Amino acid sequence: MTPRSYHHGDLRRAVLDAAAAAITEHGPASISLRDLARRAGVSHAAPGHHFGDKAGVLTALAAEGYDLLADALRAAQESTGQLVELGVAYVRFAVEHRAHFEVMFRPDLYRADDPAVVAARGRSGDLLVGGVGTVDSGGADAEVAKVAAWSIVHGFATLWITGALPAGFGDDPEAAARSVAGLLFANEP
Amino acid sequence: MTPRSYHHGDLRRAVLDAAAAAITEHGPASISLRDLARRAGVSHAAPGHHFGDKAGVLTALAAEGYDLLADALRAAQESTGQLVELGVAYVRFAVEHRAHFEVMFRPDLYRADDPAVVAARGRSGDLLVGGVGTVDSGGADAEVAKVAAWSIVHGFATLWITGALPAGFGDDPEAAARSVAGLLFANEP
DNA sequence: TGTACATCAGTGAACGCGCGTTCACTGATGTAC
DNA sequence: TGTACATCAGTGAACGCGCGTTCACTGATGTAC
Repeated sequence: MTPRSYHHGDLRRAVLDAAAAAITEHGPASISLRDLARRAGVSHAAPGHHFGDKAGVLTALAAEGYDLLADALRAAQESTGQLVELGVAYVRFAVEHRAHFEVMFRPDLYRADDPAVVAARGRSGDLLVGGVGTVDSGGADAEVAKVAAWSIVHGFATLWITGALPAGFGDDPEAAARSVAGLLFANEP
Repeated sequence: MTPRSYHHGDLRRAVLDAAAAAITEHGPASISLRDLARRAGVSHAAPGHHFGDKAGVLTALAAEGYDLLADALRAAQESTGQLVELGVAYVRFAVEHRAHFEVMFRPDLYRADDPAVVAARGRSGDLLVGGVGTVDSGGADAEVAKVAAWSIVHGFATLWITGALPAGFGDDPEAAARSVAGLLFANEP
């Protein structure tokens, strides 16, 4: 990317990166196209050229987030196959891609029925549910077991990200998530 | 409250109610004092008279939320004493007071070190942790057990509120929460 | 290899809007005597 | 019981700001011949 050429090179990518940075700082609801343009070093009307409006940026970010999550879950499944590690991968994704994660679960801020979003969300959902589906939950409803597993890792990730957990809980989210998720999945391989 | 008198009667209460309604509709990040004034049927500068700025409104709402949560947890503890019901009460609070719940866990939007917030958060935290603390977690670290319990109910509440759960999961959040939390607390009285 | 031209990406001025904040004001309430 | 006055709650006009959107434009790129 040669600096200061008239054509940016990859403004779409730059705007998405700027959006992730802005969301990490101020949350997903208060971003503005003009601010993203400023961060990308481009005139204020340029982002609108690629995304149309704010919801367009957040829609692209949500789709990218579900793709990244699906990749992370697949990698965890293929490398260890352990249910706990699938949960740890979920938490790691939330912490490392906090901006994407926050957008994904605020469907009022983007077009949740966008085809790219729907496809990527389906991919990650199948991987999450597929992992839990292989488990014998001791007679409990399989659907309940899936939601319980999702709830505990999602709740832990959310509490960690918002800084709500007790101060003495350490600074390694993956290790902490492994302990916490281990309590629910204790009787699993 | 006599309508259209010069003095409102309880504008502070009216603004907080308006804020809860606005947040339920549009989320906590995009409320404006002028909109709250409009909803309360009062001139646009009036809310500033009581709360100073937007963060003042959200700070009051967060304090009120932690108070309501503490009341709900105490009632559950006193009526049944079962850990699962403490979790169900947490979920019920989140669903019934969705606006308060959303604000409470966005500490970047309000003054989290406000004395009223700190006191109320302490009260509800003690009740939550106290309930879990009475439980024998089968040799697991007690701190981990507490966070696991908090995570599963917090995660379930969040997923329910954002509409992320599978469509076939029913429409009774309390019953669903009872099943889900029961899976973690299965071996408890 | 060179020229002409179409297409595309980004610019910058302009507009109207809702916002927060300030400030002199006015109507209502309560208290002293 | 009545009057005077201080205090408080809410008003409405004014301001400057950042925003999204529009639009005629210009610089860069690619393609036809």
